[in-house]
Amino acid sequence: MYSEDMSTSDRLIESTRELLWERGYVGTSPKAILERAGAGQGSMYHHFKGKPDLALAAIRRTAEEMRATAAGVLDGPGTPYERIEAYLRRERDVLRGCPVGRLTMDPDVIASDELRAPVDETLDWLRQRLAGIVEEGKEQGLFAAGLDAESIAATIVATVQGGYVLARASGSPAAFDAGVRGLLSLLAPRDNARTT
Amino acid sequence: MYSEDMSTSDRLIESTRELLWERGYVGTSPKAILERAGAGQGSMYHHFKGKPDLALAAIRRTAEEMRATAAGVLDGPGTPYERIEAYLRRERDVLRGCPVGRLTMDPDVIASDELRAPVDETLDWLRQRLAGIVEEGKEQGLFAAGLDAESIAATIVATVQGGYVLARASGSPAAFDAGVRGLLSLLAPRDNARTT
DNA sequence: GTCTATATACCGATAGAC
DNA sequence: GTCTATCGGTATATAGAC
Repeated sequence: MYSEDMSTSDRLIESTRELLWERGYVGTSPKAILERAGAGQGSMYHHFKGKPDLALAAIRRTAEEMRATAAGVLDGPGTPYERIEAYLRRERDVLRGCPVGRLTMDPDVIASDELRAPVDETLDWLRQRLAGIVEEGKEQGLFAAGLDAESIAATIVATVQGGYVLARASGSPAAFDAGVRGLLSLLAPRDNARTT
Repeated sequence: MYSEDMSTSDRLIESTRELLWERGYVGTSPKAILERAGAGQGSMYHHFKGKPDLALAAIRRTAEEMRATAAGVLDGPGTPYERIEAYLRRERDVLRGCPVGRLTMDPDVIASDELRAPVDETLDWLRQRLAGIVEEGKEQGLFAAGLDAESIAATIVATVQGGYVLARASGSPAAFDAGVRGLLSLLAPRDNARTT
């Protein structure tokens, strides 16, 4: 199921990541994790203190991965608008939703400061990174000077997270794409943009 | 716990609605429902075929309520922009999230066409209603003629749904408010608006 | 490190008394 | 209509052999 050279601990973390994405924390049982990882009870409780501890390791790894993926696009070439567009339009498995954002709907995750922390930090980092890019765009005259960069950044991230909700509700990625299109049309650079 | 003149069936539905909002479908057990409703096992299985059947009744009622609430604001007075603003800024218990949207993160709800239907229909109705208002705004010259009403509507709903995600991640409504502010600043009527 | 066996509680549902 | 009793199965964790 996983590559041969993967440690039992890694296999446990990977199968937990998958299940957290598919079914959330509440919907994921140790038994299901063990079956997917091809491990026994003993292994899990040897490497981890219990379900919350293993989930924390899985969430941290997923958060780190999401950050790296987003950074890859946001740090890329192009104007601020183009980088935001690249982020919004990057290939996604829309119907699976966001592996980080979906955790906010999990009561046990929200109830635990430790489990919630990586989720919060990741989305917060993303907002700040986007705010910086919007700020750049304002300086270049691409975006109206009156816009508040942090608010726009929140709108961008919210549109993505909410787009997943709409897509999953309808069973089709179309609504996600529509939300992104709408946002991009609102963000489209002013005609008075300075040509950098 | 509930008003005296509420039938057992209604008490079951109401406690299920609360629990679905707080903990989702997967995280809600018949036992918890019965305790909150002050009823026994027998009552639940007398009035409903089982957990999915009771959940369906609860979801339908919640969806209907959400629709009525949204309609109350969207059908209100004011320009298209003002009605959209009223919808976005209406009082919400932000940290509780959307009782309809949160269900899209529930694997068992998404796996069941019957349970998903009310969720889909409600969010779809909301998008169409908002698209109509945006269209009105375009006709009045409030919004740029080049905007696609359906896309903008998707962006509006996504911003709200995603705003809940950001708020719950950070444990504060601030991010929700920021997302709404950002969207409203992008939607703000053009100067060339026809004064109706 | 990994396994199986075991433990206590809860899951979702059914049976049948009242 | 509502109750309690009971069911087979699972959730999460521990014990202890290997």
